Amino acid sequence: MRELADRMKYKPNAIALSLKNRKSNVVGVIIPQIVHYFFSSVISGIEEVAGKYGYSVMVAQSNELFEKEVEAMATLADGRIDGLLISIAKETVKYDHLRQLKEEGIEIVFFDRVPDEFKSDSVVIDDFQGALKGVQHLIEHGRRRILHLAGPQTRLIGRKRLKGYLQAIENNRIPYDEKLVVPCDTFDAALKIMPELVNSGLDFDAVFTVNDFTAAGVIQALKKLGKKIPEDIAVVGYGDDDIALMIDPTLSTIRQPGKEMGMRTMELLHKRLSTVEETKDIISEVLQAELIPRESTLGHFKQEN
Amino acid sequence: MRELADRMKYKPNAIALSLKNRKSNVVGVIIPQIVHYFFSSVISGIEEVAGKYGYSVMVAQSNELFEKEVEAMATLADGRIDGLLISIAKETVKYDHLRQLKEEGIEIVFFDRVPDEFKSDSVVIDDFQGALKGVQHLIEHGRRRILHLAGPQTRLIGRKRLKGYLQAIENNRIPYDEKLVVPCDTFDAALKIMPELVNSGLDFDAVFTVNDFTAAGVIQALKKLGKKIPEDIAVVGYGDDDIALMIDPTLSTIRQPGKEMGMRTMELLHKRLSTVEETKDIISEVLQAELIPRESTLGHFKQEN
DNA sequence: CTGTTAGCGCCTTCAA
DNA sequence: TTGAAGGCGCTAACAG
Repeated sequence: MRELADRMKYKPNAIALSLKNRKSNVVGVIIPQIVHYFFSSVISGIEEVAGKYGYSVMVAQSNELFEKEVEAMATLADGRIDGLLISIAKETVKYDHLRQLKEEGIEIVFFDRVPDEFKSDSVVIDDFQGALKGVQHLIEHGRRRILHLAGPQTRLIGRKRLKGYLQAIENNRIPYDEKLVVPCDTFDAALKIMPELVNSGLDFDAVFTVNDFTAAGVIQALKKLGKKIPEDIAVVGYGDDDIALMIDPTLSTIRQPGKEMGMRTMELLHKRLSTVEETKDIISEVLQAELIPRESTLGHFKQEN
Repeated sequence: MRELADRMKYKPNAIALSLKNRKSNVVGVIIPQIVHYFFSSVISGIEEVAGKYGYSVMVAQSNELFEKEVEAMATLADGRIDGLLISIAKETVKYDHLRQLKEEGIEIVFFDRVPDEFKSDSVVIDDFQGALKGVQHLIEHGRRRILHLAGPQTRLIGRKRLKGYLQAIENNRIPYDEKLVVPCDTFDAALKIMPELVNSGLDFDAVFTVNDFTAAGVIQALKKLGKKIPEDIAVVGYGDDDIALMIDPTLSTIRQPGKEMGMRTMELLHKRLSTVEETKDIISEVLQAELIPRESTLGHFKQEN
């Protein structure tokens, strides 16, 4: 009988199985943007662990829009998925859609962007510590007037990194100058704003940015303005995107373990799904961010990364 | 009745529907690496169009390995997916797994990396023309000794780009020097190989690489060797990855419309799935690659991209 | 130990 | 017009 099955290339139909067992072995992933080194590495990690446990991964992007996030969720939640891994959109401030999903018995694990109020398992990176390390590094290299190009303060992530910045200067008894905190979080925005800041006469000897793209823009703009990096102005980015090694000078930055985050997130979900007793305790994992010093703070000769 | 349904928040179960209708409205995507600007933009395009037509997207990565590709396909092909969009792994040279899938009635559309022999709908970028444009551009800027860092010749894509290179020099009556074609297709490999080539006394005044990462490595290595770009050596990459704008000098390159490719690919699949009569004619779309000249060929002052 | 059946949730079909 | 039934493919439970 068994042989016959093999000989006829019998393959059980996953759909029928799903219907019968009330589980699909599919997990949904909703992210703001697929085209982003950090997020694609998270997916990569999710996909790897999912494969290990026999899950398939369904991906949808919200494009940072609340409405698309809700829509994507609705599509996925048609009974197709056993669990949802989600990093919420910049816009999102209401969580009814998630609440409803959980009521339907679908497990949710957040990663990176976690809602302020809605509670569920989550994996985040310690942004406060990461920012603290980055700014501390600049201070240790003699910088005192550190410009922070900050992310949107509507998001925990932007606030945590700003907090880290503030803590670092406070730890070192550097007075806080509000002119040194400027909202700016893209490559293009940095290209535009840096000449304005320099020409306005703002005095600074280092820049700490909320992500690596912004740092790349800062470096390109400053070089065009005749500044030497790091001699005149040192730069620390955030994320350790693949560009960090490719720009000149190579970028000192805070490594965010994106792939590891994806793997841990999927592991958490798997644990939830395979545990019989329902634990009410929510699990929050915090991954450590790591400082990667390179030429943009160390100069061109000292390092050998 | 209708109101009652709405009031009770009735949502049809997608799994049951799939079982009944023998279609899941799910499409599978298999790519070599998610963490890659080009591929993630393809997914992004696929996801966008899929959403428009009500499909969900299941993603798996092959990591360039034949075995993982087969495995991923097997998982997806459990009757879960109506169609498969795939860019085949570098390793893959046998296509039985795809053939079998098609026999099961699952439509396949290839994108970017198309098998040499197995025929199905596909969307590719005109690599030959793209490479031709890139090398022609170098020649027009006075270069005659153009080094080509080539991709693996086991893949159509590597061969096509090499062919474009050869055609361009032939068109311009530049003699072919086999020492000027070297296999090398990653950032790290370029960092390693460029000093060796320069120190070996190889004479060249330009480099055309098979992708942008390699070009980034070339530029970084050449700068360390004291070469001026583009004065001493001009560089053209391939792909218009986001790094192209961030490195110094900014990289002249061939733009590959990744997102558009994803969108076209999904459109093709949708057409197949929604057409009643089965057409035997296979459709091959060819997207045009575009030259984006920047500082690495034009110099630092002329351009204003 | 082998063979049959019921039911997962849905919708289309056919009967009342 | 409304309602019941059948079957998509599967397997757990049960009958033989």
